Amino acid sequence: MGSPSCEHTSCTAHSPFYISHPHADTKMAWLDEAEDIKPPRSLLGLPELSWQGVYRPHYNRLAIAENPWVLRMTESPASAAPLSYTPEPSPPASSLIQDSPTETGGQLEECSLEQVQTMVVGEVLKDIDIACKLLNIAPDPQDWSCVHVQKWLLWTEHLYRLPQVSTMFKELTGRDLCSMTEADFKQHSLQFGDMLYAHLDIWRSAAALKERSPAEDSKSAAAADDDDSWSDVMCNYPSQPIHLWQFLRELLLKPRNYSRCIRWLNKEKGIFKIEDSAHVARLWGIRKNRPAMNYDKLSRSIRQYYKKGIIRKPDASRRLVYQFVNPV
DNA sequence: CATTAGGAACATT
DNA sequence: AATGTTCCTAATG
Repeated sequence: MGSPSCEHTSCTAHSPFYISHPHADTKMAWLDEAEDIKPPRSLLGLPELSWQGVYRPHYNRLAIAENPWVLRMTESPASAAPLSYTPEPSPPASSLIQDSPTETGGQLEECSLEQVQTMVVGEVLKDIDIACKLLNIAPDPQDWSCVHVQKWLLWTEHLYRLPQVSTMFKELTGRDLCSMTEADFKQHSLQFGDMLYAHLDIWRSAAALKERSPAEDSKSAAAADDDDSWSDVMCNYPSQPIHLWQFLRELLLKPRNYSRCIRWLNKEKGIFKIEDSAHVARLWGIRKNRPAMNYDKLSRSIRQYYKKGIIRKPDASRRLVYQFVNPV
């Protein structure tokens, strides 16, 4: 078992960006794969016990490599080739794209270069977005504190399987980092400075892109009719502890996205039905960073609400049907 | 068989 | 102290 090493090392030569790698989509794919799997503990391919030993909900130093969620998020080829960056004052987007990625043949010929480019850029932005939420940092490197920089470095180490580079960039803010040249980076780390510089440049370009066209967040959510608009599941980062009943309401209020797993039977009375208990439990587990969450445990939490008068069983008790005591 | 119901111990905020 | 999580036993359909 061990490390999910990637056998697609060959594509690094063709696709300079890790996001165009065939495995780039595993961050979503695991959710889809798990669709058919009943017990959530097998969702991660980890026995529950080994998980408990590893799980650290709050680490001072991000133990990313130990966090199965993260591991499945954005895998990159071990030999992730640094993007051959050419410093030119062209629009930032162009530094994200320079070669059409050799994706799954066929349909690619039909796509225009621009389509491919926007696709790739979209993937990059998505990845950055996810990283931001996981690390709880701003997308724009300029806004980073020293702590944020360290987090980002640790994340990048993980992405590219680098041996602790972060120690060589002590006490630097995001602003410091951005003002450094490629040569400066090389000075800090002879081997990986260029890679870090290139990766940072992607983030900077993405931040610059975002500034140009803000409020572009719903693009992919609208395109994919799949029920995985991540902002609902991954918290928008300040996120104080959310209550289960709030979470369920959130899902219920977005039937477009979640009606396949939870829906109102009678919205006025607050009666709802969980159509896919495993799926709802999985979403809840993602939100709370509880990979071992399942319906058995989720329902236990719902049952705690009986006493508190938040949720109850409706008068005619039915399987997987609950009722908010005070619907709004 | 999945679901329901709660007791109990534990963890996190 | 409040709110969940984990685990468990027993009952239900």
